[in-house]
Amino acid sequence: MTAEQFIALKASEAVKALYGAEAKPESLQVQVTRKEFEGDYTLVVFPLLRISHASPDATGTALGEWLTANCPEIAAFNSVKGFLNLTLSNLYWQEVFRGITADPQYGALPSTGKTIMVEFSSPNTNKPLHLGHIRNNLLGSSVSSLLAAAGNKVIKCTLVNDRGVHICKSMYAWQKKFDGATPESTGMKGDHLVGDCYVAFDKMYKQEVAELVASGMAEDEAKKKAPCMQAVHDMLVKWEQGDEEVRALWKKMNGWVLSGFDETYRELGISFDQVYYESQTYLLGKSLVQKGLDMGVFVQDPDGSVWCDLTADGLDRKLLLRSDGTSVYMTQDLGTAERRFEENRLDSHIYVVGDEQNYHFQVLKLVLAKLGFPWADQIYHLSYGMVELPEGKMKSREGTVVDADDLIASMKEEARLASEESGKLDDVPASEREKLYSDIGLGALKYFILKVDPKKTMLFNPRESIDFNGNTGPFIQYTHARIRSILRKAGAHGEPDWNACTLSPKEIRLVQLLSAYPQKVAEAADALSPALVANYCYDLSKEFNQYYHETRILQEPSAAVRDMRLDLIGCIADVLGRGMGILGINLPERM
RNA sequence: GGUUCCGUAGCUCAGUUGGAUAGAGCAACAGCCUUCUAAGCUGUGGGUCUUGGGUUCGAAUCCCAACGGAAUCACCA
Repeated sequence: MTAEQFIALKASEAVKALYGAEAKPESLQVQVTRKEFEGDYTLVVFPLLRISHASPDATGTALGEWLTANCPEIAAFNSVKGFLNLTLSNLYWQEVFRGITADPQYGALPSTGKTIMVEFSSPNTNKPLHLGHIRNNLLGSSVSSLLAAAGNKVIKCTLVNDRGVHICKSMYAWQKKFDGATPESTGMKGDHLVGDCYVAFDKMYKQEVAELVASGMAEDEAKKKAPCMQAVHDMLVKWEQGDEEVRALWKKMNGWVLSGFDETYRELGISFDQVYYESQTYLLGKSLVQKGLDMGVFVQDPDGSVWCDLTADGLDRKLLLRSDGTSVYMTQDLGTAERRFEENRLDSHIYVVGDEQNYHFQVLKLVLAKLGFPWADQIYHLSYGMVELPEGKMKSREGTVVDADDLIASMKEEARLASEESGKLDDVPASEREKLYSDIGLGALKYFILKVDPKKTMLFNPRESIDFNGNTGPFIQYTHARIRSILRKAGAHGEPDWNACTLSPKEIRLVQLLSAYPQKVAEAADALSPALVANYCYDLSKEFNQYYHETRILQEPSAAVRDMRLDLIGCIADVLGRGMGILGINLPERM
């Protein structure tokens, strides 16, 4: 039982004793007392006035007097303008604290017995990952950890878009312009090489269109008739027919890209339990279209195309099968969803996809519901906002895309510069230092991205965003390193002697924050928002740093008090480790 | 035009079942290292929570409208 629940329960008893009325504990409002008032928790008494038929202050005072008289855990109260501030006894907080330290798994919630699949990343294989993908990957990965911490079995998966016009464009340009270049021959990361091919295609294409327009062709027609575009479409047809040459090139270039992605994923600390390839799943879903037709929930037009009419749901008609019988994106998504739910016995499926696809997922859910799948409403689109630059949206054409690998490298470099300037790592072996630069640089990047509410569009300023001070990942990492340093110096210590020490107000505040951690994880999992965990870790770190500056720990003369403080800060370090672990951020022992 | 989302300090962001005088960081200014890590701490200044109505003891939070911004509404993925 949390302290809030405890107080609500007791307050409910007080209402019954004083006024003879039932007030359900869960209907009572208990919140952490604002810092400018005396007390730990506050009961909002306004809703009780219709029961008490007395003024807010009189009601608060009456309840406060009853609670302090009848509950040994409640030590003091003050009633201010309808807010009853309650102070819990030192003994109560000591017991809360001991409960936390006694639990080696503190913060891991009991199993829900549910299996949840999280799909994220799902890149196209024609160019390297950029900042937008980083937000997707970090969100997907941390939401997975978050759901696991909240007691769910989580399956992380990704759907690699390895097939289609986009990759054919890179393939064509490679054939025409790259003279057999390979990652080995150029020393380039495979995804970057293929990305260059894609850019080269775009250039080639624009030039051809311009030439056709100059020779008098209409622009729309020129875009279709450009020789390189025709060649790409031929290539796609050949791919679908299984043409050996095209398939071999496709396989080779996809291989380059995927090994490049693997490297980026490794840097980011991201992994998947299941990897799907569009080339293997793009035909799924066709049988569902037939099923829908049989059920009468889809309609077939005279030209053979199949549609789902969603106008009754406030949406439009949605195409599910082209007139030539080939499938569209939606068809595939219907099929993969069905397969995943069946094969994995999922209770829920979360898609981490940008908010530009809100409509698509709205439709997906509706169509699945029309097909009669009971799990249709267990599909959740974790829709996140775009990452923008000070100049606005990232545009590959204008070269303003922030490349993932470049960004990671520059974050590490900044971490190295900051560390060298401080000189604190000078006695750390070079091999370990590299790991620290990586932890700190990535800590800054991950925290920067994850501290923001997923659904909001966020801004990334390349100069200002790489900051290691204030509300940042390195600030929390630093706090942890500071605690670990004290613990190292303290060496082994015994159990605190609670008969010989009490908790100071600041220590109580820290225990109170620590005690809120499991609830915070539950809330964050419920909201699918790692940002809540990030901000919690920041609050805890800030609180600790204030405590650190006003309290001696190692020099404390009383052994009992010193042992208690060491336990307390050790507990803070552990909870920070768990919270930041959910965000995929390592906390170093020193920095 | 329809749908969805967003609008909080100069900038970036918290503020989640409606609660007290709306909070942090950055930037600016002023302090604190012979004392457990100064990537830290303390202080000062900075607000019509886009605007206008409504609901109520109480609204940044809920409802309606307007304004501003974003995304989307393909036989693309």
